[in-house]
Amino acid sequence: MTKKSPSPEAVTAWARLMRVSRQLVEKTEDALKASGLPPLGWYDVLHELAEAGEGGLRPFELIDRVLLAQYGVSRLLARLEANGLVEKLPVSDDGRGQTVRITPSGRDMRRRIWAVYGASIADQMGDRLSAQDLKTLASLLGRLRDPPISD
Amino acid sequence: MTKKSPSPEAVTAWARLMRVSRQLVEKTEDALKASGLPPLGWYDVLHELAEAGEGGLRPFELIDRVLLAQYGVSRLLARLEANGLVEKLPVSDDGRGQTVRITPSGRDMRRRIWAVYGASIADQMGDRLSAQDLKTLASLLGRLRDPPISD
DNA sequence: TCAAGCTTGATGCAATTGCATCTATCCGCT
DNA sequence: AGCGGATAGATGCAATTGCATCAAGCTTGA
Repeated sequence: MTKKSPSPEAVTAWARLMRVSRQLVEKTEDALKASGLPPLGWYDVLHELAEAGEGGLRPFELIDRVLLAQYGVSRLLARLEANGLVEKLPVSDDGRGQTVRITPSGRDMRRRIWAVYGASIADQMGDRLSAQDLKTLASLLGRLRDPPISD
Repeated sequence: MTKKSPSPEAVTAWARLMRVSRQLVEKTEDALKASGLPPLGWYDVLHELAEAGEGGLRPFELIDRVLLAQYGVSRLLARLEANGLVEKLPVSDDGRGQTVRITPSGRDMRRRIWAVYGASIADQMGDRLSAQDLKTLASLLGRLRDPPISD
């Protein structure tokens, strides 16, 4: 069983992807810290819960959406709850489960994070690539996703 | 002072970039773990040191190359040294510093990691995009880098 | 019905990361 | 020479993450 070797083009693209994504995240996290706001992971969850509306979400539904391990979700939700940003409700038809819902304070926090996060995205992506290039980039990345997105 | 808002195209591209990069890393880390190999970060350092040759590198030179904080480099090098993959040499003209050099065992480990890492890159990038698309992707990502790379 | 196995979510413990600070050395200046 | 500040690297402590496992509730099939 012989191992595959990547093409030089694949290696270059990979290296850039790794470096760029880490740089973008780091700058954004720095901006959040500088504003006294919580890390990006909090935003992801608050965003999903805000989109989900009053019905909320089950923790296991968050696992794939925010790409965290089960214990990661469990602990992140505990932190959010401790900060009053989400609330956990028992769910009637499954005694094991719970439904997690964003609170008004959580919505507010989401907005405040977005003010910084959105600006960071604009700075780091919007200002550097044209709308057309951004679409091309998104499309190429979509084909790397699992499952791939063709647009 | 009004905060900038990102364009929808920028947000989509950002979201894809975040998700894809995390997915790719996670799959690769899983593959390494499955082979009983150390994490990606070890490869990065071993790779830089291998490229640097016999002269080795100073720890502070690794900071920018592998995008780790100073204490991150310090501790990662300690782990690598504890595993006999690198060696630290005092440097003559600066009593504070040290030179870090990869050992034969380190080179070997690098090769073994690459067997898995390279296959993962081939699987996840090479097999999904054409050489032309990979070049386009690398070029677009290069413009997001700091400092940007125009090719 | 009820045991075996699966799913949901939490948690003890170890490893890693982040932050702040420390030590040691070096450099520039007076 | 010697003081003040900068630089190289390490480290104590707290927070986070990863791994393994647990408890509780559900579901299936004999």
